[in-house]
Amino acid sequence: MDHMKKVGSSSCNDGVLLRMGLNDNKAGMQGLDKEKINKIIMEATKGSRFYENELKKDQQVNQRIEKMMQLKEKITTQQLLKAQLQVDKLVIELEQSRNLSSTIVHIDMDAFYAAVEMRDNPELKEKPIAVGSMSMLSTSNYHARRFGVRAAMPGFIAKKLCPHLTIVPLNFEKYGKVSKEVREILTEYDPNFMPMGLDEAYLNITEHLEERLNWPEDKRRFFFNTESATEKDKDDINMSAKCNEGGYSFSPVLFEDNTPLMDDHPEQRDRSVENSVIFGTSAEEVVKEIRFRIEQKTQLTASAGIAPNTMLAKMCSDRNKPNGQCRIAPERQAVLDFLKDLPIRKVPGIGKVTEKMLKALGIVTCSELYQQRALLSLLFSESSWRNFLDISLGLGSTHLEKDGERKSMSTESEINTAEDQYNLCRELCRDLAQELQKERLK
DNA sequence: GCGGATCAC
DNA sequence: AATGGTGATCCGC
Repeated sequence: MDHMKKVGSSSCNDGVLLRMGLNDNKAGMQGLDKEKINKIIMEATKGSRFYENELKKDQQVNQRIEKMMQLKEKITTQQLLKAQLQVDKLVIELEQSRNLSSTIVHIDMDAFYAAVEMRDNPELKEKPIAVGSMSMLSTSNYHARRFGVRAAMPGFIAKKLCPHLTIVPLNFEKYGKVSKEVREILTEYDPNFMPMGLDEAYLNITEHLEERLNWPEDKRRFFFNTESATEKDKDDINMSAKCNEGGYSFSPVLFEDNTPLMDDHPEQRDRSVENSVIFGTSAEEVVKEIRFRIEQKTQLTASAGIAPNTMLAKMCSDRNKPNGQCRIAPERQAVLDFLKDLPIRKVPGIGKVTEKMLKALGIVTCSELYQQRALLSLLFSESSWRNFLDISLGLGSTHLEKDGERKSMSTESEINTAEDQYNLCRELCRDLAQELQKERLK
Protein backbone atom coordinates (compact mmCIF):
# COMPACT_ATOMS: atom_id res chain seq x y z
CA MET A 1 0.00 0.00 0.00
CA ASP A 2 1.29 3.41 -0.88
CA HIS A 3 -0.09 6.19 1.29
CA MET A 4 2.59 8.63 0.37
CA LYS A 5 0.63 10.91 -1.90
CA LYS A 6 -2.41 11.03 0.31
CA VAL A 7 -0.80 13.72 2.39
CA GLY A 8 -0.06 15.92 -0.57
CA SER A 9 -3.53 15.76 -1.98
CA SER A 10 -5.19 16.78 1.25
CA SER A 11 -3.07 19.87 1.55
CA CYS A 12 -5.23 22.12 -0.60
CA ASN A 13 -8.19 22.39 1.73
CA ASP A 14 -8.28 19.96 4.61
CA GLY A 15 -4.94 20.94 5.99
CA VAL A 16 -5.66 24.61 6.07
CA LEU A 17 -8.97 23.99 7.76
CA LEU A 18 -7.14 22.08 10.41
CA ARG A 19 -4.88 25.07 10.90
CA MET A 20 -7.40 27.88 10.66
CA GLY A 21 -10.75 26.30 11.01
CA LEU A 22 -12.73 25.92 14.18
CA ASN A 23 -11.21 23.98 17.01
CA ASP A 24 -14.13 22.45 18.82
CA ASN A 25 -12.15 20.32 21.22
CA LYS A 26 -12.57 22.86 23.97
CA ALA A 27 -15.19 23.13 26.65
CA GLY A 28 -18.57 24.46 25.60
CA MET A 29 -18.07 23.84 21.92
CA GLN A 30 -19.74 20.53 21.30
CA GLY A 31 -22.49 19.93 18.82
CA LEU A 32 -22.45 23.13 16.86
CA ASP A 33 -22.70 23.57 13.13
CA LYS A 34 -19.09 23.21 12.20
CA GLU A 35 -19.68 23.30 8.46
CA LYS A 36 -21.41 26.65 8.59
CA ILE A 37 -18.91 28.13 11.01
CA ASN A 38 -15.93 27.03 8.98
CA LYS A 39 -17.49 28.47 5.85
CA ILE A 40 -17.81 31.88 7.46
CA ILE A 41 -14.28 31.74 8.80
CA MET A 42 -12.86 30.78 5.42
CA GLU A 43 -14.77 33.51 3.60
CA ALA A 44 -13.39 36.13 5.94
CA THR A 45 -9.87 34.81 5.83
CA LYS A 46 -9.30 33.87 2.21
CA GLY A 47 -7.01 36.11 0.23
CA SER A 48 -5.55 37.84 3.26
CA ARG A 49 -1.86 38.00 4.00
CA PHE A 50 -2.52 35.95 7.05
CA TYR A 51 -4.07 33.26 4.91
CA GLU A 52 -1.12 33.12 2.55
CA ASN A 53 1.20 32.77 5.48
CA GLU A 54 -0.84 30.00 7.03
CA LEU A 55 -0.87 28.20 3.69
CA LYS A 56 2.88 28.34 3.57
CA LYS A 57 3.25 27.02 7.09
CA ASP A 58 0.82 24.25 6.35
CA GLN A 59 2.81 23.18 3.34
CA GLN A 60 5.95 23.05 5.46
CA VAL A 61 4.19 20.73 7.84
CA ASN A 62 3.10 18.59 4.89
CA GLN A 63 6.69 18.36 3.80
CA ARG A 64 7.71 17.21 7.25
CA ILE A 65 5.03 14.58 7.10
CA GLU A 66 6.12 13.44 3.68
CA LYS A 67 9.70 13.11 4.88
CA MET A 68 8.48 11.10 7.81
CA MET A 69 6.43 8.81 5.58
CA GLN A 70 9.42 8.19 3.35
CA LEU A 71 11.42 7.24 6.40
CA LYS A 72 8.65 4.93 7.44
CA GLU A 73 8.69 3.12 4.10
CA LYS A 74 12.32 2.23 4.54
CA ILE A 75 11.81 0.59 7.90
CA THR A 76 12.17 -3.18 7.79
CA THR A 77 10.31 -5.71 9.88
CA GLN A 78 13.62 -6.57 11.42
CA GLN A 79 14.25 -3.02 12.59
CA LEU A 80 10.77 -2.71 13.93
CA LEU A 81 11.09 -5.88 15.99
CA LYS A 82 14.36 -4.74 17.44
CA ALA A 83 12.88 -1.37 18.31
CA GLN A 84 9.92 -3.09 19.90
CA LEU A 85 12.20 -5.04 22.21
CA GLN A 86 14.16 -1.97 23.21
CA VAL A 87 11.13 0.18 23.80
CA ASP A 88 9.39 -2.51 25.80
CA LYS A 89 12.41 -2.82 28.01
CA LEU A 90 12.07 0.86 28.73
CA VAL A 91 8.36 0.44 29.32
CA ILE A 92 9.11 -2.02 32.10
CA GLU A 93 11.53 0.42 33.69
CA LEU A 94 9.06 3.25 33.44
CA GLU A 95 6.32 1.07 34.81
CA GLN A 96 8.49 0.23 37.81
CA SER A 97 9.20 3.83 38.53
CA ARG A 98 5.56 4.83 38.26
CA ASN A 99 4.79 7.00 41.23
CA LEU A 100 1.20 7.27 42.37
CA SER A 101 1.88 8.68 45.81
CA SER A 102 1.45 12.39 45.11
CA THR A 103 -1.85 14.20 44.90
CA ILE A 104 -1.62 16.93 42.29
CA VAL A 105 -4.43 19.39 41.67
CA HIS A 106 -4.95 21.61 38.65
CA ILE A 107 -7.21 24.60 39.17
CA ASP A 108 -8.62 26.39 36.17
CA MET A 109 -10.87 29.45 36.39
CA ASP A 110 -13.84 29.16 34.05
CA ALA A 111 -13.71 31.57 31.07
CA PHE A 112 -11.73 33.79 33.39
CA TYR A 113 -11.58 37.25 31.76
CA ALA A 114 -15.11 36.96 30.47
CA ALA A 115 -16.38 35.82 33.85
CA VAL A 116 -14.77 38.79 35.59
CA GLU A 117 -16.31 41.22 33.11
CA MET A 118 -19.74 39.63 33.53
CA ARG A 119 -19.46 39.76 37.28
CA ASP A 120 -18.65 43.46 37.22
CA ASN A 121 -21.27 44.35 34.65
CA PRO A 122 -24.37 42.20 35.01
CA GLU A 123 -25.83 43.65 31.82
CA LEU A 124 -23.44 41.34 30.04
CA LYS A 125 -24.65 38.36 31.96
CA GLU A 126 -27.18 37.06 29.46
CA LYS A 127 -25.30 38.09 26.33
CA PRO A 128 -22.65 36.45 24.24
CA ILE A 129 -19.46 38.30 25.04
CA ALA A 130 -15.77 38.09 24.35
CA VAL A 131 -12.80 39.90 25.85
CA GLY A 132 -10.24 41.49 23.56
CA SER A 133 -10.44 43.65 20.45
CA MET A 134 -11.60 43.52 16.85
CA SER A 135 -8.14 42.16 16.01
CA MET A 136 -7.82 39.52 18.68
CA LEU A 137 -9.96 37.88 21.35
CA SER A 138 -8.52 36.50 24.56
CA THR A 139 -11.54 34.55 25.67
CA SER A 140 -15.30 34.28 25.30
CA ASN A 141 -18.12 33.27 27.59
CA TYR A 142 -19.99 30.02 27.11
CA HIS A 143 -22.90 31.75 25.43
CA ALA A 144 -20.58 33.08 22.71
CA ARG A 145 -18.93 29.70 22.30
CA ARG A 146 -22.22 28.36 21.03
CA PHE A 147 -21.62 30.53 17.97
CA GLY A 148 -18.10 29.24 17.47
CA VAL A 149 -16.54 32.34 19.03
CA ARG A 150 -13.44 31.39 20.97
CA ALA A 151 -10.08 32.50 22.26
CA ALA A 152 -7.39 33.44 19.71
CA MET A 153 -10.01 34.35 17.11
CA PRO A 154 -9.94 37.89 15.68
CA GLY A 155 -12.91 39.94 16.81
CA PHE A 156 -14.04 40.92 13.33
CA ILE A 157 -14.51 37.29 12.40
CA ALA A 158 -16.25 36.58 15.67
CA LYS A 159 -18.67 39.39 14.80
CA LYS A 160 -19.55 37.62 11.58
CA LEU A 161 -20.24 34.42 13.43
CA CYS A 162 -22.22 36.22 16.11
CA PRO A 163 -23.41 39.72 15.09
CA HIS A 164 -24.72 40.48 18.59
CA LEU A 165 -21.40 39.71 20.21
CA THR A 166 -20.27 42.27 22.77
CA ILE A 167 -16.52 42.74 22.81
CA VAL A 168 -15.13 44.04 26.07
CA PRO A 169 -11.61 45.48 26.07
CA LEU A 170 -8.94 43.80 28.16
CA ASN A 171 -8.36 45.02 31.69
CA PHE A 172 -5.33 43.17 32.96
CA GLU A 173 -5.10 45.17 36.14
CA LYS A 174 -8.45 43.86 37.24
CA TYR A 175 -7.70 40.26 36.30
CA GLY A 176 -4.44 40.47 38.18
CA LYS A 177 -6.24 41.64 41.29
CA VAL A 178 -8.74 38.78 41.13
CA SER A 179 -5.94 36.35 40.42
CA LYS A 180 -4.18 37.51 43.55
CA GLU A 181 -7.30 36.85 45.60
CA VAL A 182 -7.46 33.31 44.29
CA ARG A 183 -3.78 32.73 44.94
CA GLU A 184 -4.22 33.76 48.55
CA ILE A 185 -6.52 30.80 48.95
CA LEU A 186 -4.35 28.36 47.02
CA THR A 187 -1.24 29.10 49.02
CA GLU A 188 -2.91 27.75 52.15
CA TYR A 189 -3.05 24.30 50.58
CA ASP A 190 0.37 24.38 49.00
CA PRO A 191 2.73 27.28 49.68
CA ASN A 192 4.81 26.13 46.69
CA PHE A 193 1.89 26.00 44.27
CA MET A 194 2.72 26.85 40.69
CA PRO A 195 0.66 29.51 38.90
CA MET A 196 0.36 29.21 35.12
CA GLY A 197 -0.73 32.60 33.93
CA LEU A 198 -3.53 34.43 35.70
CA ASP A 199 -6.24 31.79 35.63
CA GLU A 200 -4.53 28.44 36.23
CA ALA A 201 -2.39 26.78 38.85
CA TYR A 202 -0.97 23.44 39.92
CA LEU A 203 -0.96 22.42 43.57
CA ASN A 204 0.67 19.52 45.34
CA ILE A 205 -1.69 18.82 48.21
CA THR A 206 -0.01 15.60 49.38
CA GLU A 207 1.23 17.18 52.59
CA HIS A 208 -1.94 19.08 53.21
CA LEU A 209 -3.91 15.85 53.02
CA GLU A 210 -1.71 14.24 55.67
CA GLU A 211 -2.01 17.13 58.07
CA ARG A 212 -5.68 17.52 57.44
CA LEU A 213 -6.45 14.04 58.76
CA ASN A 214 -5.91 15.33 62.29
CA TRP A 215 -7.83 18.52 61.88
CA PRO A 216 -10.95 19.21 63.92
CA GLU A 217 -14.13 19.95 62.03
CA ASP A 218 -13.94 23.62 62.82
CA LYS A 219 -10.80 23.96 60.79
CA ARG A 220 -12.70 22.56 57.82
CA ARG A 221 -15.78 24.70 58.28
CA PHE A 222 -16.49 27.56 55.91
CA PHE A 223 -19.25 30.08 55.78
CA PHE A 224 -21.47 31.20 52.98
CA ASN A 225 -20.87 34.76 52.14
CA THR A 226 -24.48 35.78 52.66
CA GLU A 227 -23.88 39.35 51.66
CA SER A 228 -22.65 38.46 48.26
CA ALA A 229 -25.16 37.53 45.61
CA THR A 230 -25.09 33.87 44.73
CA GLU A 231 -25.55 32.56 41.23
CA LYS A 232 -29.26 31.96 41.49
CA ASP A 233 -30.56 35.07 43.18
CA LYS A 234 -28.25 37.73 41.93
CA ASP A 235 -30.76 40.48 41.44
CA ASP A 236 -29.22 43.15 43.51
CA ILE A 237 -26.34 44.59 41.58
CA ASN A 238 -25.42 47.27 44.05
CA MET A 239 -25.17 44.75 46.78
CA SER A 240 -22.70 42.57 44.97
CA ALA A 241 -20.69 45.53 43.81
CA LYS A 242 -20.43 46.77 47.36
CA CYS A 243 -19.39 43.36 48.53
CA ASN A 244 -16.63 43.37 46.00
CA GLU A 245 -14.92 46.28 47.59
CA GLY A 246 -15.62 45.30 51.14
CA GLY A 247 -15.03 41.61 50.73
CA TYR A 248 -11.41 42.17 50.07
CA SER A 249 -10.65 43.22 53.58
CA PHE A 250 -12.91 40.96 55.55
CA SER A 251 -12.48 37.69 53.72
CA PRO A 252 -9.09 36.74 55.13
CA VAL A 253 -10.33 37.42 58.62
CA LEU A 254 -13.17 35.06 58.03
CA PHE A 255 -10.92 32.07 57.87
CA GLU A 256 -8.51 32.79 60.62
CA ASP A 257 -8.50 30.43 63.54
CA ASN A 258 -8.96 32.22 66.82
CA THR A 259 -10.09 35.68 65.99
CA PRO A 260 -13.13 36.95 67.83
CA LEU A 261 -15.28 38.00 64.93
CA MET A 262 -18.71 39.13 65.87
CA ASP A 263 -17.96 42.08 68.08
CA ASP A 264 -17.47 45.04 65.82
CA HIS A 265 -19.42 43.71 62.81
CA PRO A 266 -22.95 42.88 63.85
CA GLU A 267 -23.91 42.07 60.27
CA GLN A 268 -21.61 39.08 60.40
CA ARG A 269 -23.87 37.38 62.91
CA ASP A 270 -25.28 35.28 60.13
CA ARG A 271 -22.09 33.33 60.26
CA SER A 272 -23.90 30.78 62.30
CA VAL A 273 -23.76 27.04 61.90
CA GLU A 274 -26.62 26.86 59.44
CA ASN A 275 -24.71 29.22 57.16
CA SER A 276 -21.67 27.01 57.03
CA VAL A 277 -20.39 23.89 55.34
CA ILE A 278 -17.94 21.36 56.66
CA PHE A 279 -15.66 19.70 54.18
CA GLY A 280 -14.24 16.22 54.59
CA THR A 281 -10.67 15.05 54.54
CA SER A 282 -10.45 13.39 51.12
CA ALA A 283 -8.79 14.96 48.09
CA GLU A 284 -12.18 15.52 46.49
CA GLU A 285 -13.38 17.36 49.57
CA VAL A 286 -10.26 19.52 49.68
CA VAL A 287 -10.83 20.56 46.09
CA LYS A 288 -14.51 21.19 46.67
CA GLU A 289 -13.46 23.38 49.58
CA ILE A 290 -10.99 25.30 47.43
CA ARG A 291 -13.59 25.86 44.74
CA PHE A 292 -16.16 26.88 47.31
CA ARG A 293 -13.82 29.42 48.84
CA ILE A 294 -12.88 30.82 45.44
CA GLU A 295 -16.51 31.30 44.56
CA GLN A 296 -17.40 32.84 47.91
CA LYS A 297 -14.51 35.24 47.68
CA THR A 298 -14.61 36.22 44.01
CA GLN A 299 -18.06 35.17 42.79
CA LEU A 300 -16.30 33.23 40.06
CA THR A 301 -16.28 29.51 39.45
CA ALA A 302 -13.33 27.26 38.86
CA SER A 303 -12.87 23.75 37.53
CA ALA A 304 -10.35 21.32 38.91
CA GLY A 305 -8.59 18.05 38.27
CA ILE A 306 -7.07 15.70 40.84
CA ALA A 307 -4.54 13.10 39.78
CA PRO A 308 -1.17 11.54 40.62
CA ASN A 309 0.76 13.88 38.31
CA THR A 310 0.50 17.26 36.61
CA MET A 311 -0.25 16.01 33.11
CA LEU A 312 -3.20 13.95 34.29
CA ALA A 313 -4.44 16.65 36.64
CA LYS A 314 -4.52 19.18 33.82
CA MET A 315 -6.50 16.92 31.50
CA CYS A 316 -8.77 16.04 34.38
CA SER A 317 -9.69 19.64 35.07
CA ASP A 318 -10.90 19.87 31.49
CA ARG A 319 -13.31 16.99 31.82
CA ASN A 320 -16.15 18.52 33.84
CA LYS A 321 -15.72 22.11 32.82
CA PRO A 322 -17.25 24.54 33.67
CA ASN A 323 -17.66 24.57 37.45
CA GLY A 324 -16.82 20.90 37.91
CA GLN A 325 -14.08 18.64 39.08
CA CYS A 326 -12.77 15.20 38.31
CA ARG A 327 -10.34 12.79 39.89
CA ILE A 328 -8.17 10.00 38.60
CA ALA A 329 -7.64 7.55 41.43
CA PRO A 330 -4.00 6.76 42.23
CA GLU A 331 -4.15 3.35 40.59
CA ARG A 332 -2.47 2.24 37.40
CA GLN A 333 -5.69 0.92 35.92
CA ALA A 334 -7.60 4.12 36.63
CA VAL A 335 -4.91 6.06 34.79
CA LEU A 336 -5.02 3.74 31.78
CA ASP A 337 -8.82 3.80 31.69
CA PHE A 338 -8.75 7.58 31.58
CA LEU A 339 -6.30 7.57 28.67
CA LYS A 340 -7.87 4.79 26.66
CA ASP A 341 -9.96 6.78 24.19
CA LEU A 342 -8.52 10.19 24.93
CA PRO A 343 -7.54 12.11 21.78
CA ILE A 344 -3.85 12.99 21.86
CA ARG A 345 -4.74 16.62 21.13
CA LYS A 346 -6.05 16.90 24.68
CA VAL A 347 -2.60 16.21 26.05
CA PRO A 348 -0.65 19.31 27.07
CA GLY A 349 2.31 19.65 24.72
CA ILE A 350 0.56 18.06 21.75
CA GLY A 351 -0.48 20.89 19.46
CA LYS A 352 -1.87 21.22 15.96
CA VAL A 353 1.30 20.16 14.18
CA THR A 354 2.08 17.09 16.26
CA GLU A 355 -1.55 16.09 16.03
CA LYS A 356 -1.42 16.22 12.26
CA MET A 357 1.86 14.31 12.05
CA LEU A 358 0.59 11.55 14.27
CA LYS A 359 -2.70 11.44 12.45
CA ALA A 360 -0.77 10.70 9.28
CA LEU A 361 0.43 7.58 11.07
CA GLY A 362 -3.10 6.66 12.01
CA ILE A 363 -2.67 7.77 15.61
CA VAL A 364 -5.49 9.72 17.19
CA THR A 365 -5.95 8.36 20.70
CA CYS A 366 -3.51 7.68 23.52
CA SER A 367 -4.04 3.93 23.16
CA GLU A 368 -2.97 4.16 19.56
CA LEU A 369 0.02 6.18 20.66
CA TYR A 370 1.03 3.27 22.86
CA GLN A 371 0.35 0.70 20.15
CA GLN A 372 2.74 2.46 17.78
CA ARG A 373 5.51 3.02 20.33
CA ALA A 374 8.11 1.01 18.39
CA LEU A 375 7.44 2.81 15.12
CA LEU A 376 7.52 6.18 16.85
CA SER A 377 10.91 5.44 18.36
CA LEU A 378 12.26 5.06 14.83
CA LEU A 379 10.59 8.13 13.34
CA PHE A 380 11.01 10.77 16.05
CA SER A 381 13.85 12.18 18.10
CA GLU A 382 14.63 10.55 21.39
CA SER A 383 13.07 13.25 23.53
CA SER A 384 9.96 13.24 21.35
CA TRP A 385 9.21 9.55 21.40
CA ARG A 386 10.09 9.26 25.06
CA ASN A 387 7.60 11.99 25.68
CA PHE A 388 5.02 10.09 23.63
CA LEU A 389 5.72 7.01 25.70
CA ASP A 390 5.30 8.91 28.96
CA ILE A 391 2.02 10.26 27.69
CA SER A 392 0.62 6.91 26.64
CA LEU A 393 1.57 5.40 30.00
CA GLY A 394 0.09 8.34 31.88
CA LEU A 395 3.38 9.43 33.43
CA GLY A 396 4.16 13.02 34.36
CA SER A 397 5.72 15.23 37.02
CA THR A 398 4.73 14.22 40.50
CA HIS A 399 6.19 17.29 42.11
CA LEU A 400 6.06 20.96 41.24
CA GLU A 401 9.47 22.21 40.41
CA LYS A 402 10.10 25.55 41.92
CA ASP A 403 11.78 27.66 39.30
CA GLY A 404 15.53 27.35 39.53
CA GLU A 405 15.54 25.38 42.75
CA ARG A 406 16.54 22.16 41.07
CA LYS A 407 19.40 23.76 39.24
CA SER A 408 20.97 25.49 42.18
CA MET A 409 20.63 22.37 44.23
CA SER A 410 22.60 20.23 41.84
CA THR A 411 25.60 22.51 41.73
CA GLU A 412 28.07 21.38 44.33
CA SER A 413 29.13 24.82 45.40
CA GLU A 414 25.67 25.67 46.64
CA ILE A 415 25.07 22.65 48.77
CA ASN A 416 26.46 24.23 51.90
CA THR A 417 23.66 26.20 53.44
CA ALA A 418 21.64 24.61 56.18
CA GLU A 419 18.50 25.19 54.25
CA ASP A 420 19.81 23.31 51.24
CA GLN A 421 20.89 20.42 53.39
CA TYR A 422 17.51 20.33 55.02
CA ASN A 423 15.73 20.36 51.69
CA LEU A 424 17.98 17.71 50.26
CA CYS A 425 17.40 15.48 53.25
CA ARG A 426 13.71 16.06 52.99
CA GLU A 427 13.65 14.99 49.36
CA LEU A 428 15.74 11.92 50.02
CA CYS A 429 13.40 10.91 52.81
CA ARG A 430 10.41 11.31 50.56
CA ASP A 431 12.02 9.27 47.79
CA LEU A 432 12.90 6.60 50.30
CA ALA A 433 9.37 6.54 51.62
CA GLN A 434 8.08 6.08 48.10
CA GLU A 435 10.50 3.26 47.44
CA LEU A 436 9.41 1.51 50.62
CA GLN A 437 5.79 1.93 49.73
CA LYS A 438 6.41 0.41 46.32
CA GLU A 439 8.18 -2.54 47.89
CA ARG A 440 5.31 -3.20 50.20
CA LEU A 441 2.82 -3.12 47.36
CA LYS A 442 4.54 -5.87 45.44
C1' DG B 1 25.35 29.13 19.75
C1' DC B 2 21.39 30.70 16.92
C1' DG B 3 17.27 31.03 14.38
C1' DG B 4 13.03 28.69 13.33
C1' DA B 5 9.20 25.85 14.82
C1' DT B 6 6.07 24.32 18.23
C1' DC B 7 3.33 24.97 22.25
C1' DA B 8 0.96 27.15 26.11
C1' DC B 9 -1.13 31.06 28.53
C1' DA C 1 -9.02 47.38 8.05
C1' DA C 2 -7.99 43.83 10.99
C1' DT C 3 -5.15 37.25 12.87
C1' DG C 4 -1.16 38.49 20.00
C1' DG C 5 3.10 38.97 22.93
C1' DT C 6 6.13 36.24 25.48
C1' DG C 7 8.79 32.61 27.25
C1' DA C 8 10.27 27.83 27.19
C1' DT C 9 11.97 23.95 24.72
C1' DC C 10 13.68 21.38 21.03
C1' DC C 11 15.83 20.72 16.53
C1' DG C 12 18.79 21.36 12.76
C1' DC C 13 22.31 23.97 11.10
